[in-house]
Amino acid sequence: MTDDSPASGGVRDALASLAASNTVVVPAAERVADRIRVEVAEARLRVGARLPEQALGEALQVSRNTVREALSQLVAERVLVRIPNRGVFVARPGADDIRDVYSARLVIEPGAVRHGPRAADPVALAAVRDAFEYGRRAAVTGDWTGVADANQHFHRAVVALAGSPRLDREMGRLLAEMRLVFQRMPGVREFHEPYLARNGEIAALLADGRRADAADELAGYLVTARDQLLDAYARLPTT
Amino acid sequence: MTDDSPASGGVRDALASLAASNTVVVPAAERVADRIRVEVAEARLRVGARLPEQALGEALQVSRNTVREALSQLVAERVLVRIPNRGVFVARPGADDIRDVYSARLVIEPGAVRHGPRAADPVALAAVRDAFEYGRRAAVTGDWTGVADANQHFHRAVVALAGSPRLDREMGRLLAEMRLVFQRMPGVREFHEPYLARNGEIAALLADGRRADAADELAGYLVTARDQLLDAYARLPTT
DNA sequence: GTGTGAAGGATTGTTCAACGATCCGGCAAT
DNA sequence: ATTGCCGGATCGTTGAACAATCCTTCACAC
Repeated sequence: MTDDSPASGGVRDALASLAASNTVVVPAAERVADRIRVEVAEARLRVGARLPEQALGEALQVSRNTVREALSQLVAERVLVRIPNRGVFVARPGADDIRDVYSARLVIEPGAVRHGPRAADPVALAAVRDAFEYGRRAAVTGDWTGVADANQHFHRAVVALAGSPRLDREMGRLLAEMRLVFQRMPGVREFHEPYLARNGEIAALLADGRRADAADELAGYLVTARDQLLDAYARLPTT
Repeated sequence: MTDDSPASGGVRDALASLAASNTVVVPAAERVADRIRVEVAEARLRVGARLPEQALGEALQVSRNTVREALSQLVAERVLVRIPNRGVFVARPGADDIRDVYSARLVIEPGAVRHGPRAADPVALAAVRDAFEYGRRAAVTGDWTGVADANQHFHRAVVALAGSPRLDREMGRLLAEMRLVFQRMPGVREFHEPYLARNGEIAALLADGRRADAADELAGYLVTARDQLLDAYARLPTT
């Protein structure tokens, strides 16, 4: 410590704050990736759509190399799929992908409930309950998009009980794939509706501290949803 | 179906096989990424080392753009860290990273044991036991690098009980970070040795079908290892 | 009519060269 | 010892170029 002025603590805090906020400029490739991610999430880029590099570069006023970097990143996130010498497309998850995603969720979500250090943290539990309440309100107003969003928030909040940013990111990737699955599904409305009650029950069990019961209920929930999705997928036009 | 020949099944299989094997050429960027990944894993590229784009391009006979794409991918995998306008470096995990990685492992590994559909699959269980046995044999010959490798295989095999390639990949990323942590740790030998016995106990519990007990043992194992690592990290030179 | 095969065009994979922006190190001046 | 300035190196990004590959179209033969 070479600092001995009376206000040294304040100075150090100010310096730390500046050091943390010096990432003012966002790289171009990342901006492009974020933009495409949103377009896919909001279903403006439909499943299976092709993304030509040159057209994207002109549309976003950015070089083809930069576009390429952004696309590679999204391919790594499984949002897009690259077919060599053919281009990149919005991923089209198949039955195998659904099985895999739910296998992962069956490990992560009940695991977060059971072993999460924040599973007793009031603010983390409040986030779970809030997501459920938001979905309930959206349901009564017939806002089925809102119900779907709330459901994603619910599961995100459940994983947040683990208190691990890395796990949060992975869950975000899995939920992004789920959005692609739902794009191909007819009748998202009646799909999400019956799960609202179970979300509420899980939130209640968590509030009561009955973590093992909540984990079991969550696991059963996921198995049911997976099987229903696979069933609906099987009777989809085979394109 | 426009195919009605008697041997249509065989033809379809042959076509599927060909379609699966038509990825003969590996993109240059991916090859570079694989190469760097190995160099880091084998500690030829030490923690904190810098990777200049131009030098890498010349060394690997590849363009700087290609190098850049590979580096971006490795940054996304948290093997490398990019500091804007300064370059990319081999990641230097801190105490926060250790806590986060273990939070994620505490969810994934016991979760895979508890909810994994392959936790009763003989070949998956054999893989767990084999990893333990391999480590035991390495220990008696004093091959501590082999012990460390076997330990990674053990935990990888545990996660494989979930039967999810996506989860396997994520576990691979977490274990890659663990290798970086161990690079900075003195005395990896005596670190891994006491955990061999617990690996054996977990394998035995799994073989007996006592999955809940195995999960609990595994969770305790991870908490102990994490605390020991954090303790050792705290008394490390603060560079 | 169906299948074969040969141009033609479009897109990707990869490279190269260039320029401004930014950061680091050293050196002089205060 | 601190400040200010300069040069060198590297990064971020662009633009253009070329071969390789794929799709489409079309003509042609059976």
